Amino acid sequence: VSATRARRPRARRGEGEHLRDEILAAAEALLIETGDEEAVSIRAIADRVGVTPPSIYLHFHDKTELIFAVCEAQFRALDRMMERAARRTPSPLAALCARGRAYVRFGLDHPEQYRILFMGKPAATPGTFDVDKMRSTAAFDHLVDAVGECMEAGDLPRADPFVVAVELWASAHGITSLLLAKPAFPWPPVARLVDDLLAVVVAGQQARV
Amino acid sequence: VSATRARRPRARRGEGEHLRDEILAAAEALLIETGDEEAVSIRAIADRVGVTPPSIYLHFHDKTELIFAVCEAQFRALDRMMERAARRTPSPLAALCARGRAYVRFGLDHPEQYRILFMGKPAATPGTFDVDKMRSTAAFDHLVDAVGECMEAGDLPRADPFVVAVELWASAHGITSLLLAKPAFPWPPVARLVDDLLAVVVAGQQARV
DNA sequence: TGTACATCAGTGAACGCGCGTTCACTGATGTAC
DNA sequence: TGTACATCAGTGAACGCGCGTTCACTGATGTAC
Repeated sequence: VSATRARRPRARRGEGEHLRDEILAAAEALLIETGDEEAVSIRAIADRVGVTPPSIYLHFHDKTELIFAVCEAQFRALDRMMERAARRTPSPLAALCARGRAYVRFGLDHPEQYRILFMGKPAATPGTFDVDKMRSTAAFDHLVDAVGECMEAGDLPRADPFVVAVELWASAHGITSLLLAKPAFPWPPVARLVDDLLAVVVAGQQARV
Repeated sequence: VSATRARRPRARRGEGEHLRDEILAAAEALLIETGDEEAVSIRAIADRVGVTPPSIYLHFHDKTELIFAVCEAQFRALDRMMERAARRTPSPLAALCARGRAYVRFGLDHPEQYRILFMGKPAATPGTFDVDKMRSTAAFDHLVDAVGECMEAGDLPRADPFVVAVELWASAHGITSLLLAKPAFPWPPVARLVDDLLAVVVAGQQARV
């Protein structure tokens, strides 16, 4: 895969933190280009940056911490895409569907990032990262809020917005992750399928009480 | 993990094929006990069986082929569980829901098996295994049939059963795989959640035309 | 203005590990004569 | 009934690989005096 990269010039005094960002960028680039989480090794990242492996440890305690930093960035990217999609929609319900489509699109456009965010092992997380960060990086909380707005606007029947949000998430995640996991399956046309599934779930919620 | 196992006595002449089954059983046992696909290595399997690593290659061309054999067995197990659940149900619609619940239960009861079947990488498959075997091992085809029966019984509006089956699969897979991938998330009570989601999707389908 | 020195941003070499796989082999076992 | 022999079911040792991580170090750079 990798011929050794050009040696990176040493940072000036006080600018050591620059390397941290370069490491994160290299890790993400490797993930995207190789499409393979396994290819993102300490050595490959270091080589990509133009630096030796031990220098990674000047900025990250171990590999887990590094990968988590990458995930954080991806969670933020996902949230941004969903929020952007939700803007300039005519109604709360339209915003909700726009979020759902944006979520699926994020997964299909960034398959490896999606895999590490949502399809990997529970992850030997540093501390209680998982819940806290995932909720506080907000994509899910924004979804809960969006569901709540639909209920207030009368677009959805009143219920626990948290539970409804989980069900929407499960549906969007289900179709996204199956498409990624089984690309050889004879899927019906994807765009139609996704819209249809989201519509079905929304209709099912509306039919509820 | 593993202290070396007792040496397995050599099979009698003509009974060499016995080892093949023992290898598959050991691989599955390792998967279940360790709960970690990575722990299922050629060496670990051989040790478990009580045999040296090269003897694996008397029965499998390479590791991929072995893992696929394990997957096949799991697909059959999943199909069996769903079909059993579908029997003795009062209506086609009840059978459909029973299948859905059985699917989710299979995933939650056999997390590592579920992971290798539905959450892994598309897999460097030997040949076109993926589509052919997955469909022919029948779990999905049975689902399509079940959807068709619901339509004929008038429990679901007429539509393309294949597409509806895909949507049901996506929903069931969505909740199953999220539960496995994010065990630390503050899920609402699982049994209720699953039933509710399946009911929502069915209601959404019924609300369709 | 010049120089000793602490600090910062890394390097080079090595550690031990487990992995999939190959190769030449061995020794028990059933069969043919 | 006895024995040579082919075959079958494995073994033992090694291959090369890439991995995360540690350790003692170096050399440029800014600062204090």
